[in-house]
Amino acid sequence: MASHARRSQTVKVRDVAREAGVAIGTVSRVLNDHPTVTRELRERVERAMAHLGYEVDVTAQSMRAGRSRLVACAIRDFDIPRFALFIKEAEAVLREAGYTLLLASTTNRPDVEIALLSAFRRRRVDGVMMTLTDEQHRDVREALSEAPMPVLLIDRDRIEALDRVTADHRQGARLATGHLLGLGHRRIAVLVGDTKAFPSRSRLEGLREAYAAAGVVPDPRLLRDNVLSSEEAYRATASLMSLADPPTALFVAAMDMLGGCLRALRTMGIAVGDGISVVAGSDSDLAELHTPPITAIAWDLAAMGRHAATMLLERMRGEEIERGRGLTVPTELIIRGSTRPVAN
Amino acid sequence: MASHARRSQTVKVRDVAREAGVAIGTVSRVLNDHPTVTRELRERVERAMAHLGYEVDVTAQSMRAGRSRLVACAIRDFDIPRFALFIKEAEAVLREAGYTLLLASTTNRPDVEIALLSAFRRRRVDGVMMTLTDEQHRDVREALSEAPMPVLLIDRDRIEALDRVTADHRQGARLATGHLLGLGHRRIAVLVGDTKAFPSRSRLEGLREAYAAAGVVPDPRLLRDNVLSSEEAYRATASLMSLADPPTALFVAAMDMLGGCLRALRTMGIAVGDGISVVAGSDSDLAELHTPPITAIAWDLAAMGRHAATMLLERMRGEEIERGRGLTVPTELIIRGSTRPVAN
DNA sequence: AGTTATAAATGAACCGATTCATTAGCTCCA
DNA sequence: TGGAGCTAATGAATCGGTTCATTTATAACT
Repeated sequence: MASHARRSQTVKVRDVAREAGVAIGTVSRVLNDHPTVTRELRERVERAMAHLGYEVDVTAQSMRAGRSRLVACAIRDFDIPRFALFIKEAEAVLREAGYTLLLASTTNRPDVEIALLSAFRRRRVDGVMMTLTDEQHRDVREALSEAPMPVLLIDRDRIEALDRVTADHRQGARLATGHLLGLGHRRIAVLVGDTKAFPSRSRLEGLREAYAAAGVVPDPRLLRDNVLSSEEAYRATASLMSLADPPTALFVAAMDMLGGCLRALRTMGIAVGDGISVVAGSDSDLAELHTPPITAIAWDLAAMGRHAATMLLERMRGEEIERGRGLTVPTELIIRGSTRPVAN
Repeated sequence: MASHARRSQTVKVRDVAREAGVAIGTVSRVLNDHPTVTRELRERVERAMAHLGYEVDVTAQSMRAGRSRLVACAIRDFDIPRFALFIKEAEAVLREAGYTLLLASTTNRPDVEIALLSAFRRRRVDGVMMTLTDEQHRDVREALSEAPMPVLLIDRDRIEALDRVTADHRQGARLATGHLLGLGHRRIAVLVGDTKAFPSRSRLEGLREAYAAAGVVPDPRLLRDNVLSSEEAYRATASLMSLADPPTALFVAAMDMLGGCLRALRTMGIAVGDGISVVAGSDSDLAELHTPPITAIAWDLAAMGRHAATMLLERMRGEEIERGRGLTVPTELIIRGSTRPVAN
């Protein structure tokens, strides 16, 4: 059967060197595209490699060279709609540059984030892109500052001199809130996610700015924060709509809670558009194809992924670039049928 | 600045050994829970490790031990709705067992699949779970048979003696088709994905079985296969609905094409339920919350991910288990408002 | 021709763990 | 008391590459 014998007679640089009649170091230089190797010798070595079916052992390379050609990405959860676009594009850019993507989920727990950073260090990961549950968490910040490899923050606040890519959630929330206020809504319910993290905080800022600009004072009882899952969104929506004086509009200001809200509205027999105006904090097939289609904040997650990977690669190359660069992708409001002028 | 110095004074087994006053080999045995080490010494070594802040270098471990504690997962595309559930659960199981997940997308190209297998080999990846674009592809099959580590197929046909986890797409398609036929539909349009791969083939089988059971002969012009993206689904739907004798039902028999179909129907002003009955090949928020809600085939992707990881772990442990195990998760049909008796 | 400068190739040492043949230390018993 | 039988600890060799000080070959110049 010989099931999974590995050790046995795999071809090594030594064998290639012997076959090509050159020194081991020369084979290595060919592998690494060193300039000081003549074309003739390079070809002879390459022929020997092809002939013997040589495959370089990345582990051994990492061992000596100190770099693993691994880049890690750690986010709260994989199944956030459209976030896959970020990962997909980042992976493509990284693969193009010869790196492999390592994926992990933090499940929104700082201790897991710390453990992951340590695991990445032990693996000699060359670069990390990640979200954080709580930018202020002391131990996480300490772990970040002790990380021997560059770390890029995904949609998080500035920390020390780390690079970051973000979406302009403040702008998005301001547009969305302004739109609802413009339609005459005054009782606007808002669901936001974890306020310990940048996106929710920015959205709240945008919200306040829009209120201030309109000279309207929001009702704090209509704000539900730290809503983290579709299930919690369901419960929050149900409780909001059961208030004696229920909201006329609902702003679902997070990436993955729209389903829960719509389910609650449906259960309660409240019609989107007619009974309540709804804005989604991120666009999706669901928002677009709902009846009526749902007004949503949109931004280019694929571009974010590309930029994140590109910036991280630059940093990993150790180029002389200023530290703590930030890149923000703009957000826009796509107005659809779910938002209408307030009744009467 | 000392930006990312790594080399400098990291703690090694050597240092721990000196600090604890033991041999290097003893430190290694403590690290690996070897039974032949006294409690007293173990504690002394552990104290030294804690004191020095020692972290084992996984690369060096892989170098010598031959295993990397990496498991790779390669699928067509990350942004298939709900597929994230598979990955999420698999990663959780693997992490629990001390493995790290490596992620890559094949973009549905056999040459990429072959390149990935080679990359995994070079990294000494301990196990692989993947889909295949074309189970019959000669070079891919050769690459699979030459893989030195166990490979588990995700939702693919039996190949050699590889383990596999699948969903019972045949059953799902049979239920869906039977349901439509039972409602009186005779002109049922079907969109399936890549027929070179197991899921589409099984769905077509289930389809044929349902037709045969009902004694009905399908119109081959209503079948569109190798529809791979939302955009192609849009075009296929538009073309089908433009036929002189358009279908009365549409079975979207794939994981990620529902959005495209619904977009086409909306553009053409065709009402789901009234104008055409629709069945989705996989369930989603979109299917559930659409108006009307869309009848869908559902199965437990999270369970699939768990099983895949568990089976692969067993195989990696080299346990004496029969080769070529297969696990199939059942599918069910969730009947909703989008499927109605055929008009007149 | 002789000297120097330059370019190309060599191969031993090294990266940081694990492994295993060997040694040290004990216990037990004739 | 001495030897057999064990268990626990030791540390040199090893994994498969890369690196760099050194050697060798070639070109350039006086």
